[in-house]
Amino acid sequence: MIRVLLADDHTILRQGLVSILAKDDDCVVVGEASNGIEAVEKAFELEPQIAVIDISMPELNGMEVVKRIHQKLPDCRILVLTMHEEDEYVIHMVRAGASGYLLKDSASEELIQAVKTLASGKSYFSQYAAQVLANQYTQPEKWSDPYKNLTKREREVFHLVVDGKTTKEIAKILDISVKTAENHRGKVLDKLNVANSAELVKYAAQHKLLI
Amino acid sequence: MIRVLLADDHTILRQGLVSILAKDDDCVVVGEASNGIEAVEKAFELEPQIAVIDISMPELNGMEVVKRIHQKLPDCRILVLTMHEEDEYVIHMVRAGASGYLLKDSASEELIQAVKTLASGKSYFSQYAAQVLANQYTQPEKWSDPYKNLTKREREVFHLVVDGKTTKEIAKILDISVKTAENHRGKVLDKLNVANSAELVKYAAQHKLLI
DNA sequence: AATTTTCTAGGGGTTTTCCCCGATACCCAC
DNA sequence: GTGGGTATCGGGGAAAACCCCTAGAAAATT
Repeated sequence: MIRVLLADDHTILRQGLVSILAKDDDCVVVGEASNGIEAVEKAFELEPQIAVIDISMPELNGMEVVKRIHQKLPDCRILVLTMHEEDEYVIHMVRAGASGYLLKDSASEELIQAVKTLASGKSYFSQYAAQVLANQYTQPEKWSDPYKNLTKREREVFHLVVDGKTTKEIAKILDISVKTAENHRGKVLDKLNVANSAELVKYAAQHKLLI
Repeated sequence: MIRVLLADDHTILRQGLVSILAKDDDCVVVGEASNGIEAVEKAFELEPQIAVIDISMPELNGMEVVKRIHQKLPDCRILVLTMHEEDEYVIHMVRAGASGYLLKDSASEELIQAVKTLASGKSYFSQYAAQVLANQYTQPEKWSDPYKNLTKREREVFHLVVDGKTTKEIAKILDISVKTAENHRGKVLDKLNVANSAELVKYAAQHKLLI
């Protein structure tokens, strides 16, 4: 049985979802939530396999909900339900940790299929969302603005840090003092507006600057 | 005018493609190739904006062709044409440098649309290919070996570290002591066989555990 | 019920990171 | 030339990360 949590502030729609999932023998709705905070709390409490999250909810918006659930329950697969067909939403939701993206005007069979697909470990995206993500895949912002502002030396250091090198190693490779390498990295962190090396690597990955 | 190079070993199909593109006022087929090597050579010689490459060609297979063209002519956008609906192909082709993926049974309008979309700087994927890539985007090899060996708590810490959080922040979020958080992170580094947090993030990115 | 694993937390150390500071060198405009 | 901006190079010092260890409580397995 697939344990599902439903979060949507529109009671009627939520009840509709419940009845759709209830008809399926493999799914069971273990909880419902009518706002963002409730969604997060119920998720932590019930630890469902699948969380169906509406994108626009009072108290805490969908993205925050997805982020928090994904962070604390990485094994809980999140299906985003939305009315919006906007590029930004899809990407941000996926970044936040969603594994599926479904439009509210989808057929009820599609919801069940999406839930089952997610439960099986795969992802499920509406046609439109899939298109957006596929584009994203090949359309790297390879020359992100802040990266452009790095000096030549700073870029060298940047790539070495991203490659997992320690300052000592970087200093050796570039034949400069450890202190200087440290300093360069510091400037890179500053220019890219990240707090530490880990975030720097994350930045690189998100901008496809990772080697 | 969009300058297009066509590469396909099936002469009839290739000629069909030529006539389809010829009907469009914005496109012009500047060259044709009937095998992989010829495709690469003509590409280097003609420097087309768009290269339409069949996946299975004699002499040099499609992926090699895509790789070589993309490496030497990064501005040339490559549209892969194929009969295969296989996951592996899509991903590998995109990795090799393709910006579009179209099935041979597509309508002729779709070919023209794909060519124009690529020429405009965007990507174009058939419905199926888009789905595969979208999955790839989130599809966690979450079940990658070393990651699997992490305990629940360690996974939480893992994701927080990957998100750029410091130990102090992690301790606060999980409501545990800094020492405990440190210990967890240490174990994670050890289990995933990386030396520091930066490498951990890199690991996450490479295993698609980071979005 | 017994055993193993996980989660918790601390001691005490070294190394690295990170943020402040100054010095030199270079280029470019005035 | 002379001053201003910037890139590169360093140092000092506090904070954090990292590594070695012990050890009890809770949870999961057997």
